[in-house]
Amino acid sequence: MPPRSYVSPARSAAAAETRERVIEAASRTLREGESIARFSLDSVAKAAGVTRLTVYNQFGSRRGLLEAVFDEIARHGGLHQLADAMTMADPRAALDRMVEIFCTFWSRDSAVGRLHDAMATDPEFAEAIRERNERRRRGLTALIDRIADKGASPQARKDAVDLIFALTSYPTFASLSAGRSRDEVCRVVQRACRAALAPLSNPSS
Amino acid sequence: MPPRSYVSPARSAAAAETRERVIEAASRTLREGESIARFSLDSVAKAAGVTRLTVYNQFGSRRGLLEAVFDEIARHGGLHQLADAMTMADPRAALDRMVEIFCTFWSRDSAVGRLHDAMATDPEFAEAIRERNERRRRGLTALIDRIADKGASPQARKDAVDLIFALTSYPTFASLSAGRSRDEVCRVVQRACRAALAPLSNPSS
DNA sequence: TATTGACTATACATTATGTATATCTAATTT
DNA sequence: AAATTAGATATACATAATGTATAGTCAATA
Repeated sequence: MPPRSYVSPARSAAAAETRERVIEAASRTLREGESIARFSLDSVAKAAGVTRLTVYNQFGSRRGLLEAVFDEIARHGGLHQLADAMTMADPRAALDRMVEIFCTFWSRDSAVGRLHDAMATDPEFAEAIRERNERRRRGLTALIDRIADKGASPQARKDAVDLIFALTSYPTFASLSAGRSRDEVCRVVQRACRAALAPLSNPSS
Repeated sequence: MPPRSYVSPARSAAAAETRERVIEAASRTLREGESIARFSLDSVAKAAGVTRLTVYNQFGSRRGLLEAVFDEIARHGGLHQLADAMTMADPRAALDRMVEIFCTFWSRDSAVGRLHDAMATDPEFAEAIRERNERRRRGLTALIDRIADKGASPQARKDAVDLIFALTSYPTFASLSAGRSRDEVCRVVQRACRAALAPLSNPSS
């Protein structure tokens, strides 16, 4: 006799709600905690009012929970505005806008800093975050191709992409954030990114 | 009766030797290991042919060992050349040289990458490494003051210092190292640092 | 009314860091 | 030569974290 199975609206809704509650508790714990070292599934479970095993049941592992938190932050981080930015007529203005969007993203929820810390101890989590960052690199590549002169070498384009990728990364943002507001950091990064475009302009044109 | 104590040349020499052996084993373990998560005092002790307690006896804690490894790498990393670089007549050439020295430093021993990873999980270790990096910022500040025009604002100087500080940091080096040789990374960073000096030049002069 | 899905309770295995105590051995001191 | 001392070892223990296993609870569903 095959086991009869069913989908339960009320059940899955309740499960989704606890899932949200755990993610919320996790990001709160990340925000308030001193370091990622203090981030334990035990504390998260307690903060969410569930058992540690419920966390495993929902996310499979510590890594799964961290990825879910990152995805939640990304969902509410304003990255959807990138689509509009990329279609701007002036690619240099689009780059400025892209920097602005990412500065806002990195500063919106301080839990992202802790998530980047988690990359250090969990290579697979690091890879997952890197994959999510590759979208930034692809957008950047398209933008650079629009900005670069015909004569600009592939190497010069690659250099510009990778340099701006590094400039718009979280570590750079965090480094410049000491003693600066989000907008001030944004302006500094924008200037540096514009300067990184110089080698793409053919002096003969 | 007060306990008589003495210093033993043979003893302290042997202790220093085991200390060196443990540091060597630790940096080797960091280099060869997949991630900092796998770095345990147990494995280091085994690799060094001593007991885990000997490691505690010599370094006090995991953090102490990591700091000792960093200091050992710094001693052999060529940072002493900074003194010569800073006294160069042309401050822009000095900056180029400084970038070169740090690119060499970051690339010399891949254990430095793992040590930076360790900063994520141990705030006090992170602080210790940051203090060691402040020397770079101070040198940079002095250099920028020599390069900047009289009219350059303090804010513009600070921006240049912090931006170049970020550009010469390990995370930037690591990010640009994907698919690039040390020298190639060096050239990219040098260009970016030179570009960061532009706002310091008074256009009226 | 029987079954199923999400969560709970409890227990266990494993791995790390860090501390405590007693012991061993070779280098020094008296 | 004998006592002592510094460094290393052996063994044990406390604590905390991840992850797995097994059985039980309870409301939603068939």
